[in-house]
Amino acid sequence: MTAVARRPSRSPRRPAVRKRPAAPPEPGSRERLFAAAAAEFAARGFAGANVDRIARAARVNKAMIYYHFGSKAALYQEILGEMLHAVGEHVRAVAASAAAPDQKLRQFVAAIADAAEARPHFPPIWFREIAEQGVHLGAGTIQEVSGVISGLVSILQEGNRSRRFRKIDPLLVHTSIVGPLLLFFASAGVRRKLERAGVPGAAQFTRDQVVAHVQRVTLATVEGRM
Amino acid sequence: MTAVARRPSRSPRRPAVRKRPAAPPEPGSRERLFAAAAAEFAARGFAGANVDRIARAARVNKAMIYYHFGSKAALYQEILGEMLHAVGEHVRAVAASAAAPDQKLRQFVAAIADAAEARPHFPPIWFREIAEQGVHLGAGTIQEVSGVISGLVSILQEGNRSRRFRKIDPLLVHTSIVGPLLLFFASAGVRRKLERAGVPGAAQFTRDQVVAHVQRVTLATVEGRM
DNA sequence: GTCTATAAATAGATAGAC
DNA sequence: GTCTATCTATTTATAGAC
Repeated sequence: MTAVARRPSRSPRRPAVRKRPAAPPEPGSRERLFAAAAAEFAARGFAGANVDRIARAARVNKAMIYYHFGSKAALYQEILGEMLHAVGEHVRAVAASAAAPDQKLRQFVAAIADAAEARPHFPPIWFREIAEQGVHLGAGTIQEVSGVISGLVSILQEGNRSRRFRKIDPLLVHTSIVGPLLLFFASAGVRRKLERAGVPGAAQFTRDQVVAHVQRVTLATVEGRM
Repeated sequence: MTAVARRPSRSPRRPAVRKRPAAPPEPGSRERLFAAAAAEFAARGFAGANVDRIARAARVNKAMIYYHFGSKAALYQEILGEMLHAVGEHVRAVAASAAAPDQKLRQFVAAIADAAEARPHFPPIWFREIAEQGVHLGAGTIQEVSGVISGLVSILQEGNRSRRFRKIDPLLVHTSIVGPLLLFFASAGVRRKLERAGVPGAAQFTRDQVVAHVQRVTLATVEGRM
């Protein structure tokens, strides 16, 4: 349980020459396992996930999991690391852009939402990892999380230097952004159940509503309009 | 997997007469199992929880789990139901009080936070249940969740009738309250790790800060001040 | 890289004595 | 109500052929 790879890296022994460099990256057994495992871990958690089911879903022999990843735990950590790395990339791009601080803050919110939408398994997996107190978080993955917060810190500082933002605890801002967004993206299943139980609109509730609201609230908070 | 009990009810065959009615409810094997199981499910999830470990932590024989609760799943559902029922009770009390709508809304936020603090295992268990898409949620438990939202809806309607609150989607308000609160309460472990990894203040960050902030933001939102 | 067969450990549940 | 012993199923992981 040490460092964790950042991306779905290539297989152990990659061929020396790629046949068609521009070919659409038709998923091999490793990529299929990666995708199937993300879905399984999201739906059932680390302990609840079953390697046989992952292999079956990926239409790959179970032994390939051990060939490619070494263990169930290593597979899980690779997925977790890749997800957080992707979020970090988005956020770094936003923080480094030339936009004004208020625009950057809006983009920060959108970046989290985009990452959650592009990787629908990220919100449930991250919720579970939080509940698990981060026991599967290696040093590299923690750094990715820390990087996301650093990005937010630098945006807030920039706004503060130019007198547009008041001084405010970045963790508070972070919690108020990430909490509602993750809850929204992770809760589709429960909201469907609520809708059926008579809570009107629980299932319809859109991503755009939530993102726009979080953006508005965040701006109002940092600009001292409340 | 049908209906679920609301409280840690008494043992199957309760004695016809209570010895000392005012005696402090010294926890019997059932209560100890209930508490130990809540901790275990919070830390490891339903699948990751281990009945042997629960019994050991409760200093009770494992067979007692089956005697009192019937199965691991039933034990889990009883815990989940009790937690959501407690939150519902708090919220109903707030909604039924004589306070003004803005005060009720503040109290709603505080009620969620109080419930999370009184039952530290609730936030992680609920995060996991959300990630699990509510698969363990029986009809009774869904009703409890629905009741919490109904309470919020009635507070918002009351404020709207008296022209103090603007019209706003209650689900949006709910998500913006519950998301940050649960994330805060569930994330103590990860925040400790972040602090050690160089994110200053991640571990210190207090409950009062978060509650006050959520209250301020929520009021500003519904009063149209943003 | 892929597959079969199997080892080895774990864990939920129950029978039955007290 | 409590405890011991055990049954049974599941599941991670690996050896080794192809």
